[in-house]
Amino acid sequence: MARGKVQMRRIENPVHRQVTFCKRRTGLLKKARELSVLCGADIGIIIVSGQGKLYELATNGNMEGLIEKYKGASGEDHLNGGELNQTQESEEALMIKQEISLVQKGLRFLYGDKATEHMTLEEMHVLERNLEVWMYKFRSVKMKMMLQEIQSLKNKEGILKAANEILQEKIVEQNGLFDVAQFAAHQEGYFSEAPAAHVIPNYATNPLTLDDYGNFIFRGGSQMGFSY
Amino acid sequence: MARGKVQMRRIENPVHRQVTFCKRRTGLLKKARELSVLCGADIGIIIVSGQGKLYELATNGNMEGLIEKYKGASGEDHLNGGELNQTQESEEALMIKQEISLVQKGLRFLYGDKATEHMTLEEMHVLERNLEVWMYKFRSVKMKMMLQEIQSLKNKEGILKAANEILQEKIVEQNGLFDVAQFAAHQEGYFSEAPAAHVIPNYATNPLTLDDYGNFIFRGGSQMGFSY
DNA sequence: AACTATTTATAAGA
DNA sequence: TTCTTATAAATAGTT
Repeated sequence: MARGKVQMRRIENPVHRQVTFCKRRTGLLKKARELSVLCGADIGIIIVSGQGKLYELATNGNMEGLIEKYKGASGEDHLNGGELNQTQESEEALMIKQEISLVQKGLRFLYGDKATEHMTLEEMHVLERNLEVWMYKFRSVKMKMMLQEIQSLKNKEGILKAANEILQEKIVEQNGLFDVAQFAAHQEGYFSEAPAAHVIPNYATNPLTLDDYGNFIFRGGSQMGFSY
Repeated sequence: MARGKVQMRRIENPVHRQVTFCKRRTGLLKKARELSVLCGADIGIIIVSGQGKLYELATNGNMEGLIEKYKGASGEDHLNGGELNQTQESEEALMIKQEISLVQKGLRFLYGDKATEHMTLEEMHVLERNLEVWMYKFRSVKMKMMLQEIQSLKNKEGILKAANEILQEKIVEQNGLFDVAQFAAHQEGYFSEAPAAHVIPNYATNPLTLDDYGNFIFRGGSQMGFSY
């Protein structure tokens, strides 16, 4: 598309054809990546050159998944609207689960032992995108609403009563859940406004009573001043 | 590419995004057809829009054949089953992992089946703080550094050749982590771009299989344009 | 959907 | 392949 129009027919000169193939293949994949990023689409491309060489792109890093989705959608077509819907929903939940998994893997990789923890390049590509998406998600109105709902639910009578009953069952689990504070504390250097540190009590040895709930004092509630 | 450069990040305005999706999708498919004709290549494209709608192109009219060719060629090169050490994760990675677990539990509780999923009051308190910390964290320099480190590592030779088998071993541990999707689905009202309604499967009674992961599709990343 | 001002992609040449 | 550059195409913002 330059230095002259090109006729839309097979390029006879093999050298020209090869050069054009290389250039346009690059351009096509670039366009696909752009479309994916700009519009949040999943795109898979398979190119088989005239010589039988294979090139591919899967913007989500998973061509197999795309193919499965394609086959599922094209195979069932009009048979069952309801069930197809269910399948897609399941896939979306899976997708996000996978995002979380990859982020976790990334965390292990970055903050764990890089010598024994490995990530493929493609995983890093996907993780990179995931991190961006997550950053986005967690700045969003969604997150704010979630926070508000949690704060609201905390005050509901049923929750207060249920909490105590359930507490015992959760003790083991709870013991593994704590110390975001510690993390935050370690991050102070990066922040001008670090959240206050918290020490989560060990409820395995000191179960809460209902009265404890009444005495609970929430000490943070810092407003973060998000802009939407 | 006209009337102003476009930033390579997800288009926030849903109307703009939809219009761009339509235009660029058309353009992409045109480019693919041209490449195919000019250079005698076989090209298959699968596009899944953000709303889950499927678009496809198979220049030879036979997507199935192309997929078979792809699978035949790509299936050969992964036979390695490396033994990997159980990494002792750093405290920090563990903490973040725990945070994620609790947030996920919160999501299940808030947007899943409240009758079967329970949270103690204390868990809610912790979750509340976690959410705040997360919101804070994900806007932070820390996250930016993480992103930068990943971007940097991606380019290093050792990383380029890094192993990819760890994912499989991690899957079991990932089976308990899911359902941000559920949350997102229920938040539609807050967005101008409402995803379709979802029914989230119950993974407690229907645990995910390894194959499920193969169906994973990550939809769309975006540069968020953070300001610090 | 059209219309264009601009940005991109790229054909040809080196 | 890669670079350069003139030009064709694609397309973002607007109507």
